[in-house]
Amino acid sequence: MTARSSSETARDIPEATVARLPVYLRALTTLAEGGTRTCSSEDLAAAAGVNSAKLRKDLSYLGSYGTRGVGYDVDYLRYQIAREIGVTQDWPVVIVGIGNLGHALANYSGFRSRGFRVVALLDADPARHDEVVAGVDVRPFDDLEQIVGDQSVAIGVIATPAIAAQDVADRMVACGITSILNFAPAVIAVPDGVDVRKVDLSIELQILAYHEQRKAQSA
Amino acid sequence: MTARSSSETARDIPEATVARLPVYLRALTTLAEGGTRTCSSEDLAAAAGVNSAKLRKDLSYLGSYGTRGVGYDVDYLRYQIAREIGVTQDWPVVIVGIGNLGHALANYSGFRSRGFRVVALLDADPARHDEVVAGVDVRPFDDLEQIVGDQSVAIGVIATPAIAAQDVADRMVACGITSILNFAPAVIAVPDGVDVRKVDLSIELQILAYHEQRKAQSA
DNA sequence: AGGAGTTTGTGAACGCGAGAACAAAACGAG
DNA sequence: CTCGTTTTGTTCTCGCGTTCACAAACTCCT
Repeated sequence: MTARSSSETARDIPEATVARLPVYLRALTTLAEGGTRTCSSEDLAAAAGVNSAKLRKDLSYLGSYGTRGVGYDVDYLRYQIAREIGVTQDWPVVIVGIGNLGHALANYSGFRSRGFRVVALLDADPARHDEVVAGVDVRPFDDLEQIVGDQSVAIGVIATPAIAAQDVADRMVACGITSILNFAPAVIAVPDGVDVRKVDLSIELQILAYHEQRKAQSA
Repeated sequence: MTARSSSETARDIPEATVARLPVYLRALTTLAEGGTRTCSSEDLAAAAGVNSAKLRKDLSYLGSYGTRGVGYDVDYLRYQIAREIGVTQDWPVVIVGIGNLGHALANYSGFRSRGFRVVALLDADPARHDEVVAGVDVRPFDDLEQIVGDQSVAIGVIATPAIAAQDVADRMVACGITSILNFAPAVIAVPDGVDVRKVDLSIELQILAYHEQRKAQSA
């Protein structure tokens, strides 16, 4: 999109690698909590559930943070990956749609521990506006613009029914949100420059069902 | 794995295509509900958010279900995809771990409408055993073997804390479950022949954060 | 019946990602 | 200091997935 500056960290990390870095980060955290100070690529690969050659190649995109003949310093590598992903900084997040899933997301401890701070819970249904979920009170959806503006929110989470998803996305984009995590079972259209990631619970089950059916057929 | 019989539907559909079929299925359902009887690959591709050439190639793995110069019959194609995925049949599912996320999953309407029937909710915490969620009562985790055996359950969902995930997976595999959907933020090891799919809410956010950080740097 | 206009299905080219294999570098023993 | 051992970082090859482009096939109009 933008012309990349020549001197600075201009390496563009492959998408497939970016998707695995958080897995490595979690594996390193687990190792660190277990008291491990140093680990080989083989160890870390096992903890992350990947091939060790792939792990080393992935890490090589970030730089040379290992020591040949020794391995990787767990804490050092952990910091480097966290910095590369961006989870060393604070990311304010708004969640729209406080149904069952919205509740679960608001209460999910894995967000806060990785730098994501839920600054607002929004819902269009006035019946929910007196609720307090995970220490944050639910507010009207129309407060979106004000909250996003005041707190410089860049990331929005959609946990509404499918029918509302596109409207919510449009409003989010209009007030400056540039990354959207969409849990609604609907395809949403956004302009260039806005990233959307989609998580669909039933799609994952359907993929399993396909393979399950194949197993049954070949038996 | 198994030697494939020569005459019968021996086509093996690429993994990437399998992952998109549920998306097409949902797009077709939306079109059908809107009254559309026939659609071109261009229409369907737009509704599904993919390239039309990719859509046509994906569908070609299933067979020739379109008519040149005309397009696809929505209901017919919908049935063919549903049959190929396996969602025309009934899939009993057990959910283990009835915390916030387990509640959300148990109440998720998108499962039942696609042939997935939640036959049991299990939790190790006795304090939850008097609860009834989405019309199903929560039972002790130790009932797993009996329920899976009685109802021929092939698919299990793990929504426990990370620390419990591997144990739950082991027990599931031991009593005959061959497909696992894992929401716990942990890598689980299973023997060959068992499929695992992983959904990690915080990983998706971290991927967004990475790209968000890049946008900020290049500005 | 024939031709113009559409739209599917697929062959071919291309680019990315996975994995094997190896060279470079660090450490330790003697 | 030198050699053997260990482990990283990287090169190379292969296969999969995506996309383009076009021939085949169907409809409709005259």
